[in-house]
Amino acid sequence: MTKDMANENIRQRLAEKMAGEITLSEKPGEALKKWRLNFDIAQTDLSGYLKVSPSVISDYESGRRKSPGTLIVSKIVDALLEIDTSKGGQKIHSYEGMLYANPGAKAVYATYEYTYPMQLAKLATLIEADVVNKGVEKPLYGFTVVDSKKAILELSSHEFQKLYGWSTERALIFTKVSTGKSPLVAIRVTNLKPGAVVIHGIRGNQVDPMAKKMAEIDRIPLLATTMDIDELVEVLKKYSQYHVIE
Amino acid sequence: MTKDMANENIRQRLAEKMAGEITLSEKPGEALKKWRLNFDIAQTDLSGYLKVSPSVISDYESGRRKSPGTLIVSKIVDALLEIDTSKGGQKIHSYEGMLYANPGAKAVYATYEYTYPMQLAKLATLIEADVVNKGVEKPLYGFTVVDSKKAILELSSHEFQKLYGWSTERALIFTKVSTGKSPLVAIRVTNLKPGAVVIHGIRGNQVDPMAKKMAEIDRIPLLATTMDIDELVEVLKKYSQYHVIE
DNA sequence: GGTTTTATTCGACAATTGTCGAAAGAGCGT
DNA sequence: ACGCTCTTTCGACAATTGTCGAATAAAACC
Repeated sequence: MTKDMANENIRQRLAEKMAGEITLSEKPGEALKKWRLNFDIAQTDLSGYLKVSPSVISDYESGRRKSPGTLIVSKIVDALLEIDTSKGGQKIHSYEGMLYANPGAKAVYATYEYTYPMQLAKLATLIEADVVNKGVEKPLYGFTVVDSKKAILELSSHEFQKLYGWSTERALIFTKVSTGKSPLVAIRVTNLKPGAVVIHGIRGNQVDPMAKKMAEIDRIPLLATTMDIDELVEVLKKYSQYHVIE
Repeated sequence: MTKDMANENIRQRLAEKMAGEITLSEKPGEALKKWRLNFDIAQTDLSGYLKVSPSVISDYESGRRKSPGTLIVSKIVDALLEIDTSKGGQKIHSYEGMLYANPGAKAVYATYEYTYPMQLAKLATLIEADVVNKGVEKPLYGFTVVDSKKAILELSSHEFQKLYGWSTERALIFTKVSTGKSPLVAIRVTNLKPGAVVIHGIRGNQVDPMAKKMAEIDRIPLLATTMDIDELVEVLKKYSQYHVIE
């Protein structure tokens, strides 16, 4: 397979992922905005490419139209990918690992993407967690629940980053931990910082001081909770539904 | 991960795949129809579930509306999955392997899905192929180009079916073959019959008589072509664009 | 503070969608 | 031939979308 064919395949799969997510979203405008920001493209550039007024893009993203047509969604998705391609395709390429990842990896319990972000305080509330380190607060676009021991034993550095799903701006939740030190070590060596780390299985005051120290240095929000893992996942999955009701 | 969570994950991923494909399609109505037929659900059942008139579904599928809104697409996708779930989820389950498949497998050169079918005669014309065996003609919803030797050496029976992408009603194109016998043998032992088999690298009169015989017995259309493989893939990928122009 | 860039709001209006319901067609079983 | 199931067509109309362009706001830069 030529390189161009491989790139075309990735682009096609990414287009489907994007279009699917936008179409299924309760707020398609927000989902459109998420992807445009992911690609680091200004509204003015996007509207210029599509030959429409800049306000057209803003109107869609702001939710003025509750049910945009498939045609405009398709046009915007294609435009984002084309603009990125014309810039060298680095954003598309950065999703390569995600598109080819095996989500059935034994280390991963659950993974979920949000189209609109969750705040750290909300996360802490939902999963009844102690905040061990506040860190630099980022919006969280998803979460991954990981079996801590399996992840560390089985995943190479390259594979470790697959835990990040579509965005590093997500909560990594490590379960079956004893003190919480190993996950922070693993994160340090991969040099990819998640939006937050949750140590599951112990309370905040049981977290190893070295773990807290590493979180402070790397400015990563660190939480600890003993909530039942299945219940935790259920609550986090329902987050998108809560958002609509609020 | 509980079984219900695993099922929920598959369903979510399938929903995205479906919604993405429909949204990106030049003819979303045809794509909607394809998925409804894949799920073996009547328009009357779907409209009943959605509490709309049966003509609503027919109007959409027939293309009366060129750019349906994301809301109706989302509703239809959710309804298809929910109706299948209430019947035991066998259609959703049947896609499990496809969702978790690793499309980067070395044996696969290219794979592509169509939302509307190609006829066998059209395929033969596009790739300048000799028809070795007519077989029972089926609409073709995609193609997979396979390195014949690698596929046979590296793929187990279980993995072999991953070549089928989203539908067995596709053309399997085997390249780097000498006589064409091995691919037909491999297909026989997996007991999954593709919509068509293409032997790439030899002309029709060079195909091993045993291969032709097996194709006749299994009633599988068998073609042979010496077209350049990259050009062949390019032509087949462009098929969706041709369809629109016609 | 001024300028530039980027984004948002909103009135307006032509075009299209979402949907109903009536009528008709096709296929199948009796 | 008749009845049933499934699908399609299409007129109609209220509701919504697609988009422009003007005005305004916010952020970034100098």
